[in-house]
Amino acid sequence: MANTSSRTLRLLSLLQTHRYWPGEELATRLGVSVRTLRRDVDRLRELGYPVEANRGVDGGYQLAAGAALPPLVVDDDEAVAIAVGMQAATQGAIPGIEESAIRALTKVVQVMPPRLRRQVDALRAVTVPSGFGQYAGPPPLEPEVLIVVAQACRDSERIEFGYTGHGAAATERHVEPHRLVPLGRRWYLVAYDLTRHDWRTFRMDRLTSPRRTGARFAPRKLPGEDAAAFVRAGLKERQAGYAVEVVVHATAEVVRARLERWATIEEIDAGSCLVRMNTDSLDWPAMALGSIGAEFEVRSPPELITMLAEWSARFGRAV
Amino acid sequence: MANTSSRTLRLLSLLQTHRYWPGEELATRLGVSVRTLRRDVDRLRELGYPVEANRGVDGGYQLAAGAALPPLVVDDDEAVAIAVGMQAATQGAIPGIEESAIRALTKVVQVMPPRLRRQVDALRAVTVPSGFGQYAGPPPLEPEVLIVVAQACRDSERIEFGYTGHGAAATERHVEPHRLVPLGRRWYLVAYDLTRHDWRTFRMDRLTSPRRTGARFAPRKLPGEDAAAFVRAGLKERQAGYAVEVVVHATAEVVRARLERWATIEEIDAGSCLVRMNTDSLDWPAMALGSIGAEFEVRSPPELITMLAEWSARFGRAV
DNA sequence: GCCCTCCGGTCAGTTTCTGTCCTAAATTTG
DNA sequence: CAAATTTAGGACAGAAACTGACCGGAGGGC
Repeated sequence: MANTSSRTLRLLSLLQTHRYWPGEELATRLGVSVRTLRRDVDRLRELGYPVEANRGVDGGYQLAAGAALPPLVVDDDEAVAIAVGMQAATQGAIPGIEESAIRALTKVVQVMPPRLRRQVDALRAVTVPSGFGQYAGPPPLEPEVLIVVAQACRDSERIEFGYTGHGAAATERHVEPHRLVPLGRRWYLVAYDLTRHDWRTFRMDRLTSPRRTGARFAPRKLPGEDAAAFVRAGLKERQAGYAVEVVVHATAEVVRARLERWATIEEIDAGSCLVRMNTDSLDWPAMALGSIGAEFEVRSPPELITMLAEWSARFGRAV
Repeated sequence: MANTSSRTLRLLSLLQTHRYWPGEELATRLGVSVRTLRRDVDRLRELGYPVEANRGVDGGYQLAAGAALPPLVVDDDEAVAIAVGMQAATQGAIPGIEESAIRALTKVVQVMPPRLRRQVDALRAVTVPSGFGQYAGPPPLEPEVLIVVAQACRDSERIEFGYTGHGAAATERHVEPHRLVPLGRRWYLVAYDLTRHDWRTFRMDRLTSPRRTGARFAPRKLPGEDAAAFVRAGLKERQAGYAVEVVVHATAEVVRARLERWATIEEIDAGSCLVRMNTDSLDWPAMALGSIGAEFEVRSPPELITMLAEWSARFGRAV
């Protein structure tokens, strides 16, 4: 405990939790002389962490932004927040960061004491998943499943799991996991199937109770170039999804203010514009159209027309 | 660079990025003998980080979950993911973790190199905010504002900002920030106003361009017990919000499957149930009711009835 | 039973660390 | 402008540690 490296770590932690510290206080907290504290600060600086110092009255030390990221010293609550947030992110709440999020998530979860994992589980139960419309979109994925598989990928460890293929019966698989690929709003696992002796793509939401076997393997080379390309190539079933096209009788400006983030909007004339969006679920285009508060006509898909007619009738009966 | 503590940190980092390492490889990477590596591992264990070791063929070291959280060694992408995720979390995407999220966020942002901050900003632009219906709910809050104020709270640093009170003119404030309180779906700042010489509560979404003055202060004691209580007491304007109550003619089971997470469902009889939810925006109850696909009657609020009638008419004309 | 890997003791030489001086430099305050 | 405060950093000596080399042991997998 009286170690130098431990102290350096504690110093880093102090600098992260409270930005500004006078030298004397830091020295007292760490139980060393001020001179040694200065040396510790020097050490941190040599390691690339930019500790800034102010002289004079009310001087002190603070950690600035540097070229490299220092290790994050987080407390329990913060770790839970990160874990829960990263779980949400892997579910597509924030497009584009799914992969980084799953890596961060495995790191946090790996070192998390059990009591914190329980907190995370408890919080997950009350969490609003990603966007709305999610529940009608892809089936929600157990974060637990994702984490186990991600860890196995990272550590080159064989896993077994149950898999229910497209309309097929449930089978038991034994594979060497290679990469996890987020595509569209789904996760896919690229793995070498040890029973079929070939590379396969598995949809993560069809995969149940993965178990780590503890057996490690030397990673094979994937035949294609890229795991993502491999998944795309193997995707026979096209993304279902709907391409929605609607003419809204309102100025493009008004429509943009509401839908800019979720749809592309083209102005037709001063009083109307064309709204396009791609979506798995028709529920939220309906909601979007309702909430704009303007007249509109649906160009496609026909399913949306049917659905709106049905909603209209039902809403009419309800009020 | 050849330091012991630096090496210990690097070892910790290695153990976090790739779970399983043979001792020899670790030793080579760290540039020390195997014996010294073993001593380093011992050091980590003494610091409370449980490094497990496997003997025999294919043996190696791995980091397990322990009692304490080790410093998280994250790479650039992961840091960006954490920052973006925590920003979303502070906006109420995941109820209950706002405060921890803002603390984690300030920690990450504080040490983040500028190039990564730019990435975070770029990602924020394309981010779908928290839940849908958000855009009709509370005005979105600039994460930048939240971060600046949170840092100032943490570091006991005076700030200045513009504030547009409830129906009042814009004023310039100079305060000693005390605490940030998430309440409902909004953030409030409890601070000592240096012009008015009294404690005040500020709604964060009405606060513009906060500037850190660099002047630190000795924290005063808040008169009441709790910052959260102080905010609640000062809240004259009640949360607008709607309490939605709807009878749905479907089995409770079916409705639960769809709405369990966002609403409370009470069974009335075998064929109908009562759905309650609280929301700022009526759009998404409408969408939820539409997507269930069952008949229903609205009990309250009257605004929902009006809105549904209007939607019904408009949908009818559209198809 | 054999091989591979981690485990930990001992020892000597070297390095580093620490506290106590000291002076210098920067910055705020009066 | 001077005083006070606070970081910066050199010198030094003693204590503490770290390191590599060597060793026999122990546990796991084939």
